[in-house]
Amino acid sequence: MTLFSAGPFQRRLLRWYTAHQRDLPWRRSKNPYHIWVSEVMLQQTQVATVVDYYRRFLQAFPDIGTLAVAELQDVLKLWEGLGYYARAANLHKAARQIVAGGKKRVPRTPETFGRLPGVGDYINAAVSSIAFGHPLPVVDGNVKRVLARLFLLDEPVNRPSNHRVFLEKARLLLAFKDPGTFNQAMMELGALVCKPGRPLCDQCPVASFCGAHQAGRVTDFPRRLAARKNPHHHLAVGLVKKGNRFLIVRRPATGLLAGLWEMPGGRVEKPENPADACCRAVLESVGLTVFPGPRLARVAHAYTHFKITMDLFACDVVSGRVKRNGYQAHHWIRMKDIGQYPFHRAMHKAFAALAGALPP
DNA sequence: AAATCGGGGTT
DNA sequence: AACCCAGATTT
Repeated sequence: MTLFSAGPFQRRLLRWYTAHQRDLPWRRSKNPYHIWVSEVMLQQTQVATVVDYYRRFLQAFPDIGTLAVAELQDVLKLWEGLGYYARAANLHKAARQIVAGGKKRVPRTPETFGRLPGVGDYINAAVSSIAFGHPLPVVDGNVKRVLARLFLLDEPVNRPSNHRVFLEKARLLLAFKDPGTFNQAMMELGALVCKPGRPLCDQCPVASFCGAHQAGRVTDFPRRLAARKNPHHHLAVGLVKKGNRFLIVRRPATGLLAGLWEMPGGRVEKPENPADACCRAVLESVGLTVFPGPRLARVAHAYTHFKITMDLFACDVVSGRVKRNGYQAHHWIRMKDIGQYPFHRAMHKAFAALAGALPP
């Protein structure tokens, strides 16, 4: 391939970015903490999804000190529905580490910032370049796609060992004068023009530099390894009532949906019927012997690596008192209290089904 | 190096 | 349905 000239590429890209960039709330701020929060929320999450969460989060936690003294429950409540809840826990933990070290601001050097929980190579490069001007290239999903097309890179983008290939190309292109703006321009190009399905090459400011475009092979890139099929799981959970209250439990601090609340339950094992599975799972997880009532709801939900069907059964307590196994906490609450707790999406679907089945 | 970790939008 | 998204951490 001919020698790639970074200067003209950068000028074309940056001129396009100046004219076409979206007006996003975090681009109106120079506060490093704001930039940081936005980058964490934007991890594997589209811009349109993040905007409202970003505003609400910064209204509640306007600075690192405020976040550090907050309860994790309250941080998770503001993260509710956004997914990848370890991001919230790590951000919260990082804020506490900064305050515990006698500071109240984002570390200005990549070496220090990069040691905080939840700060990997991408977020370190993004915050360090955008907020502090450090010349570190960012490589996210958008940038990988742009680079694969620009340089006809055959390496599958979803193979971890190929990451360094993309990082080296990004480093070659990086504009040292204003690396933060350049990095954002590369990502914006991927999001608005160099899109996965139908790239808008006729609107692309750097099409004349693009190997895939010149070769008429834009849709051949990026290459990717085939994903394997997702398994399906059947879950059964109980609406366990005591008077006018029902039981909710808080999931463990690590793993799937860490720290979120739900109704107790578990997997439906092979020969089992869902109602029996519900009773068994309630007994195993909270120590209550319950008798199954009617099925109140059936919810379908998809996670990244599996799908679930979740059945919700009314349950009457026969005997026992709560003895938790695995869960962090339990509360007996009324339906009007559910807004006080962070629940995962499948649980919200169940609540919605209940509201529809039992109109007021 | 692969698996895990959400949820929603797009095609 | 499969793919994709301003990835990080654990195994």
